[in-house]
Amino acid sequence: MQAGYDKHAFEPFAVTVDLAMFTIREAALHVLLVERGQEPYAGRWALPGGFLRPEESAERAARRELGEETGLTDVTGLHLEQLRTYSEPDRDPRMRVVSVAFAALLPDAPEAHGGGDAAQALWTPYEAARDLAFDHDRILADARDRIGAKLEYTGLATAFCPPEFTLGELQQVYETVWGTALDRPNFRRKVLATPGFVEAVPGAARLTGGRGKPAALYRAGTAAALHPPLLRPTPEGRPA
Amino acid sequence: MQAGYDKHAFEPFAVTVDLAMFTIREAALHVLLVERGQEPYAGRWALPGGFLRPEESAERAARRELGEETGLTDVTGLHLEQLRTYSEPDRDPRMRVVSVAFAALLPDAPEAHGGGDAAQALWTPYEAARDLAFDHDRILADARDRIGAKLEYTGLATAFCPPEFTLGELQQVYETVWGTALDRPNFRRKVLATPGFVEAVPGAARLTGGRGKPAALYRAGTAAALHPPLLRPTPEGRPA
DNA sequence: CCCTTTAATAGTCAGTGCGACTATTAAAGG
DNA sequence: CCTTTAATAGTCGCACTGACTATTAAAGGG
Repeated sequence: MQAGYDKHAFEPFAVTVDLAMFTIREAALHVLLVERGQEPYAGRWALPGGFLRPEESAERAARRELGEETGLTDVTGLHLEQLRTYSEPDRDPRMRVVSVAFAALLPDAPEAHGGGDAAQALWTPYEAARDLAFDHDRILADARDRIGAKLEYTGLATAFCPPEFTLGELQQVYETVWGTALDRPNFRRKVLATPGFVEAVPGAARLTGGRGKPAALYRAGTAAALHPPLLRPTPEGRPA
Repeated sequence: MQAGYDKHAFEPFAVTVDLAMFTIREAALHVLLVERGQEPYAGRWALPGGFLRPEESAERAARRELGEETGLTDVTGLHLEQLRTYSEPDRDPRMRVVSVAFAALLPDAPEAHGGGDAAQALWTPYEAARDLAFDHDRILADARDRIGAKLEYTGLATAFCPPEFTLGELQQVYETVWGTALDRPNFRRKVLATPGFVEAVPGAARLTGGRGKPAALYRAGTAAALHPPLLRPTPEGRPA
């Protein structure tokens, strides 16, 4: 609370933001990692992030970092959400650092570049992102869990897609994040029956990527929440 | 990130925790508020909270505050979850304060007392908790939204109930938080059909609170998530 | 050009979860 | 003993979903 801090001494803390930036490449979930140049954890990979500046909120700092690390000039449309805050006293060996973690979703993966102060930045398959610096393994796992869960009851999956996309691409997002195959006709029926999830691009625009029948294009809808939700198939052993 | 803070200057921040503590009293959702004694916002009501101490995490600080404000000697079993972090630069007129907000759920409401440094603490009906100090209106609204949403897909409702409870009491929790009436037989069918939500107390124990047929007692189950979820009736205009 | 391959789209069918009800049981209270 | 109150049991039909099969529209190779 604020009530009472007139009476107590309080410790100053360093406050940072850490970003788990996801994209889908070649049907695999990728995360942007940076290689640390200094101790501690020099040479280890870590999530990108940085200090909060005196006059910016954590959200603003996160979006600033998002632009710096991806090299994109316009990051206003990208999905960015606060995850939670990590404040264990020993999470940084040198000093007391409280970190506000964010998850960001990118449609396509602009090739990484060592923007900012990182030695290098690299899009890494999620499975290969292990043994990160600090508590970033934990943050990354939490971020992935959150994204996977939000696919069920929000239209978040469209944040992985370009402005216009096919239902096959959207399904690919679900299959990649959840790690399960989905029945195509059923997925299509469900998505189209959920109001506000996607809207058809009126011009009979079609995308030609490969061989088969060209697919219709859709845009992200306006609904924030999906009703009914698109539940993933039996997350546990039960028949559900 | 941590990568790079060797290169940049960084500002120290004050870090606090704020708690939205909920309980259900007389079929109404109540929040614990404290009255501020000092400026700013002297005399205004606020969420309880306090500064992070040098060697504690936000979670530990929140649980400590939970005990101090409620006066309970044992708060280990209570549901406490991190909500999100509020870091707008102007949220405190005097200095830069970053606050990690938590939501806590209590079974019954032990009468409030002015524990700690607050002038007084009072269980207040949610609807009457308006015009709070700082950005606490926003934090409180966010907390309520989160709790309402989590009732759908987790067994969180049992955190409002005593160790043994009737299905009527559990239904009361849903009806109070969601503000909608539920069909009793259907609620019963749904709860009992959801594995791990509740388990019957083996002894044919029955609770007699009033007139009608005595109700069987249940305990909270072990399942973290409900499959399938217990969706609230048409949160929007659609027939769902 | 035709025929195969590939992928999108359309349609079918049965099981089930759920909303809306009605009926029964077991207590309290006059 | 009869009424009231609340828990519990059971019924019915619709809507949603999983598992399939069928059709359409392109690319590519012979």
